[in-house]
Amino acid sequence: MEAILNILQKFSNIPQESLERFVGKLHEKSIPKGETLIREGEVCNQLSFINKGFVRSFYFKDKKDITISFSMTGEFIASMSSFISQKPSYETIEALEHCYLYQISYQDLMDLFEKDSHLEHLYRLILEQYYVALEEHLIFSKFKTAKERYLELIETKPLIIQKAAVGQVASYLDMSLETLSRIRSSI
Amino acid sequence: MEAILNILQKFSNIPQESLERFVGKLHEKSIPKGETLIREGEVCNQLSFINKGFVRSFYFKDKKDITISFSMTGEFIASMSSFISQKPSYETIEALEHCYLYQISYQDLMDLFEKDSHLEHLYRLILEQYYVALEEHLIFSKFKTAKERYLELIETKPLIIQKAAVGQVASYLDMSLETLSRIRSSI
DNA sequence: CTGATTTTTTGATTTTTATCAATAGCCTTC
DNA sequence: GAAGGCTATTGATAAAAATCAAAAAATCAG
Repeated sequence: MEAILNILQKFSNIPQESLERFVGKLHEKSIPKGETLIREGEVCNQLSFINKGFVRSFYFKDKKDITISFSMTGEFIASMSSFISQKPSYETIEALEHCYLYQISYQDLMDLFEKDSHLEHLYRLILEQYYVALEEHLIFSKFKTAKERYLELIETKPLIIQKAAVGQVASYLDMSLETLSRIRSSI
Repeated sequence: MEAILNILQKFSNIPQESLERFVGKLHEKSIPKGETLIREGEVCNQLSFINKGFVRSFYFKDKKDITISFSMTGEFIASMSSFISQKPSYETIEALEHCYLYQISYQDLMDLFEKDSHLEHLYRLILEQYYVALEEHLIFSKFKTAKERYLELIETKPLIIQKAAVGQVASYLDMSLETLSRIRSSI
């Protein structure tokens, strides 16, 4: 529990009491490598904190899977559009290594927000950070060549390259796996 | 003021009193066509509601400008990463037609959130919608050909095509203006 | 350890799209 | 309504990356 408390406290100086209220609703979950946190078509009703592990979010297009994002230790993960709307997810999230999670259900989270506005405040701050990160990812990928995108990923998120398969990284970077393989051998 | 009230009420059944508190902090602003709401390097300290108008957000890369997004009547607009972090913006936002805005300053908004958690709740809901829209935009552009991206834009946001210049749309869709011009003449 | 399966690399070719260049259209503004 | 400045189109060529195909390397199961 310490890791998540440290991270939450970095976002705002929230009262200890509120944090305890939040932690009281968390439950631990362990996902073996290769299994899924959420599958396409299901409603995502858990927000997960990755206490340890590495996951990949992807969707299917013409039988191929296309990586949307990777998330790692210390980050929150959910199929956000499904979690927010409580409608079926179009993305699947799989554990690329064994994951130890803390989860809170959508309903519990909404109940907490009603009772304790400090928690909604904290969530707002976290959401803002995720929004900014997403916007940066979008811009980062615009008008860069395949090689530039790969080099930038090495700089910003080297863990992804270490832990994910070439094909998974390639679709994340919007290129074919052959192209990524050639870029790798050229540098 | 009616338009903004209608839109806010759609997000949550917020007390009338809270809405009035919010509206009390809004000020009107009019931006002539061609002028900017926020310029690269400035800190974005206003959140704007577009009561009527059409704006484009872009950044510069190698002297060319690259469109990040278009926003239209009924939407909120800010250089979000700058507004959230209160650090200099890397994007510029310009009025593509004369704009009538309602604005609230960052400080006023934060003060309201402290006093009235209903407003932070409302903001959270809006932010979630914007997050989902951004995620969809990101996914929408993955692994589609230039033509598919253009056709999808026609389906989802035809106003953009009507109101923006070819070069502005082209960089939004991640292609050269010549390519977009050829696609247009081919359909 | 070994055979089988999956993943990655490498090669040849084609497709897509960018770039460079020139022309045509079209608003302004005088 | 003509001159000048943008904007858009069209054409030729080059570059980037996808696709198709096969070989090599790595991983896994028994």
